[in-house]
Amino acid sequence: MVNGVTIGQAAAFVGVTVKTLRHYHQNGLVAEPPRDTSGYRRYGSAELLRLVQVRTLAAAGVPLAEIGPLLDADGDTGEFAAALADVGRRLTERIEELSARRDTLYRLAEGDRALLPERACVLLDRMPGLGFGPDYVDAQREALVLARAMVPEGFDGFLTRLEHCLDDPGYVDLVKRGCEAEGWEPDDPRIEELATAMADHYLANPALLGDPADRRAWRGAAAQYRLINDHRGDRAPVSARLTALTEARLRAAGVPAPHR
Amino acid sequence: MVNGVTIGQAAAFVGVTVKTLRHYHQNGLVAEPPRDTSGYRRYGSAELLRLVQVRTLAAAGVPLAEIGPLLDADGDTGEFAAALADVGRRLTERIEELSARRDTLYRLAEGDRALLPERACVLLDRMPGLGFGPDYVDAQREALVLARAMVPEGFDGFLTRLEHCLDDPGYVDLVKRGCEAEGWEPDDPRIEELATAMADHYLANPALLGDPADRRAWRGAAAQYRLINDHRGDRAPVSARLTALTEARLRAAGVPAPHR
DNA sequence: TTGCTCCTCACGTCACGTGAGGTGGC
DNA sequence: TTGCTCCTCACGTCACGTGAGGTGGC
Repeated sequence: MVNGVTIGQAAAFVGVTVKTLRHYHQNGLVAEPPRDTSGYRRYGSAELLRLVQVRTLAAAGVPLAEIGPLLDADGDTGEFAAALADVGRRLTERIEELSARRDTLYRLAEGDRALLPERACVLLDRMPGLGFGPDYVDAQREALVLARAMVPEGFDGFLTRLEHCLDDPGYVDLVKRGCEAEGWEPDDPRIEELATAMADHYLANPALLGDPADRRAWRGAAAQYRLINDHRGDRAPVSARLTALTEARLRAAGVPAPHR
Repeated sequence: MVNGVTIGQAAAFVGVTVKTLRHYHQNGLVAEPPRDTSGYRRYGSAELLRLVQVRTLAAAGVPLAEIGPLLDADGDTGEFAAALADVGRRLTERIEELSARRDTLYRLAEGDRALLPERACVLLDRMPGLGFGPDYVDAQREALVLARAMVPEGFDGFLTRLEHCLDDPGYVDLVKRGCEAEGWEPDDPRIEELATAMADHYLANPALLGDPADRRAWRGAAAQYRLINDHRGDRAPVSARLTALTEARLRAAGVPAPHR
């Protein structure tokens, strides 16, 4: 006897709750349909069409406040189609972003691997095999994470430099001696000796200093660079001194190293 | 001199706003990091790890209130992995749902085709070629939309029946005569004649009545069925009478048709 | 009659955003 | 010094959800 479906059927039809439909009526996004003798809303196909349109756009992430104007520009077919295409593009973006999120989600199970790109994880994985202790590897991991947070654009260059370093057995030996140095007295003469050896090695193998362009990027962020290298300074004052001496020797040789 | 990155760098690192991070601190989801001498928060890699975990889960759609307990169950690796897998599943579902939404989005440009599945649109598209007028096709479209909203489970059977009907030239002719009948006087004797012819045709071609199982589904929704068939009753009382007469003849022949 | 759906109105919630009013760092 | 980032506190917002208190339909 009455024309149309109830609010519950309409809600199920478009896949939302009854409350959601009433919300759409309240803010005027969907006009109130006619009522039956009991005061119940009765939705015909015209109302259902509007609901499907609204729901499709809302589910695509369009704010409710924009949906009304967008649908009312329906007559202006060109504008409407363009708006639809735009919504579709943003939806595709969101889908791709969610897919990326799903990938990192599964990396969460592997602890802090989610913090760094695979390329950096591979580097850290190589270190124990080269004879670096767990403490050193942990410190490097922390430095990598902070470096990425502070200078994202410089991070790839940072990794490239590190890869060159690990590929150079002579350099690896020097760094490991630097680790041992943490146990030495601060005025041990071997510290200056080691610093000289490291500076010489850098000068003989400039690739270890990184790409000049990357160095320039890092120079703009000298404070951050210092921060990272001094990060364990409180735990190992000898390391800090060793780094300072090495950089002084590099500057003396004309290589622009960050001032400290 | 100070350990760690600022809130702005941390926010950029995990891809959110500064306000979002402060929000996470406020509700205790992420512990407050140490402050520097200026009272600024300083994030180390441990805090960044927590932020990445929280953000990945939040972006995957996990409510903030559930993220804390979930991450704290990290030690219990089995439970944690299971929870992660569950989140991953729901994320996959959401991605698939968004893809489906994108498909209907593009159908919005084609008007009310978004209201019905392709199979129903194909049916409606065939009707003008069979000689049905635009008014009749519009009424059928409305009936299909309402039927789908009211009895979703019965809709496929409804379409199957309609397909059989359109494939039967004799039936199509009878229905078209029924359309013409709308112009007749309500007591025109040809109405009874036509009703008899339709009932005979149904009895000779039971497939036109639809699958018995579907008919049973529809019988549970007799009121809705009546509603749809009477839908244009106010505009075409002759059609309503024709339908009533035809169904009375079917019942007389032992075919269970809905009572009206 | 019982349970289900519908009605309105007011307030709650979730995940932030906005804005005021102020300090610190290059 | 200027502009940028940081701080707290309070209130706003978006898209609904919850719950009270009540009526209608099979």
